[in-house]
Amino acid sequence: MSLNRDIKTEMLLAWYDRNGRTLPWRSDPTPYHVWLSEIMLQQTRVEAVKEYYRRFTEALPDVRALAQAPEEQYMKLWEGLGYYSRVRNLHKAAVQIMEDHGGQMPPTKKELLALSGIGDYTSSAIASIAFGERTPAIDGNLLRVYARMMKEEENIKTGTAKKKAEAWFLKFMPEDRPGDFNQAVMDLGATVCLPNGAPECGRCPWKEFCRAHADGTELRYPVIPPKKERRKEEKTILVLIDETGRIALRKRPEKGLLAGLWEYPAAEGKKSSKEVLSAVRELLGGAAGNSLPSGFDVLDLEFLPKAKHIFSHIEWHMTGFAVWVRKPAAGEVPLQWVTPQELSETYAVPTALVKYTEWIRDRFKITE
DNA sequence: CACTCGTGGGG
DNA sequence: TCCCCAAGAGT
Repeated sequence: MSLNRDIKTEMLLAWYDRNGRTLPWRSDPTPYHVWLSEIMLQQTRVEAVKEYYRRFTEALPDVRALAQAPEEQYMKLWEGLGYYSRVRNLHKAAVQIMEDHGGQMPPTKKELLALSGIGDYTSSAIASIAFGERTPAIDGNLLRVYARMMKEEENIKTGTAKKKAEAWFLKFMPEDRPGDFNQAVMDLGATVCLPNGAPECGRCPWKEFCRAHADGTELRYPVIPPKKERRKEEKTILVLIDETGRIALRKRPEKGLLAGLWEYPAAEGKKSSKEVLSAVRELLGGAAGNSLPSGFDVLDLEFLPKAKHIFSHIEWHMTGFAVWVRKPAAGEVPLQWVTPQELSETYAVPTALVKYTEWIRDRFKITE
């Protein structure tokens, strides 16, 4: 027992040994497992991650399998988890590890930082948890705990505030259990030092050292800047169905919102049923006149339910139509015509469109 | 540094 | 219903 340790370190680790959470990725913390879980957990709740983690590790159990996996597979495994660039970078980094590190995760923060999708937080998390490097993993939990402990008045999202938190935690971080220390503070933040006016200070191993708790000002920290407004976008979703019962999908651009995911073709703005015909014409690259592309015909039209989806910074307000068509012509916009079964098994479609995906599933009675 | 990039759960 | 956000990274 290092008598040199700060009392806070001892009390925190003792608390963690009794109260730390049992989590799937903690039972076998290989570098790959730690890496994958840290990426999934970025801006994402533990409960949401669990099932994704189980499926992902089952399908792609190691770095090599991930590096060799086709885009279609890893995107489908990530479907619904959000922030999809995470899985693209995860795959890119797996290839980097195969090529530059002989298939082994590099063991230092410095080397980890060079991999796609691994930033300041994640490099420290992997280095400390999987390799025992003494480096604080500064996430929202550590920042909140730090801000309350020290009554940090600065905007917690600034680089200087993060540097201060890092330096502060480093003083208490033990040589022998750096990974446990990081996870202990994370658990403390996630289960005791809660955001949104609900800290349970009575259960906190650090309450007697906390400056905010000393004068009852826990709720003033951390200091968070005001957030900006979301912009609203009107869209009309078109579920095109051909005479064989296939659905039209198009791939979203490789950059930007929902990059590379599949979606139902859509038109900007709120279209009336009358306007849908020209919208379909435009989507399929028909002439600017009244007629549809040659050989192309709209057989029937049906209203679909309205839907709203809220992203962090955008709101989609959607209306929709099912459009039965005959002999779809190849248009300027490349469309992929897929069966409902293929849609559900192979193509990654964002949750934002779930109302229309469910309509298709119900209409064609797809199970699972 | 400011902005982009998803989703689901809780108050 | 609305607003809070949860183990951030890239540009």
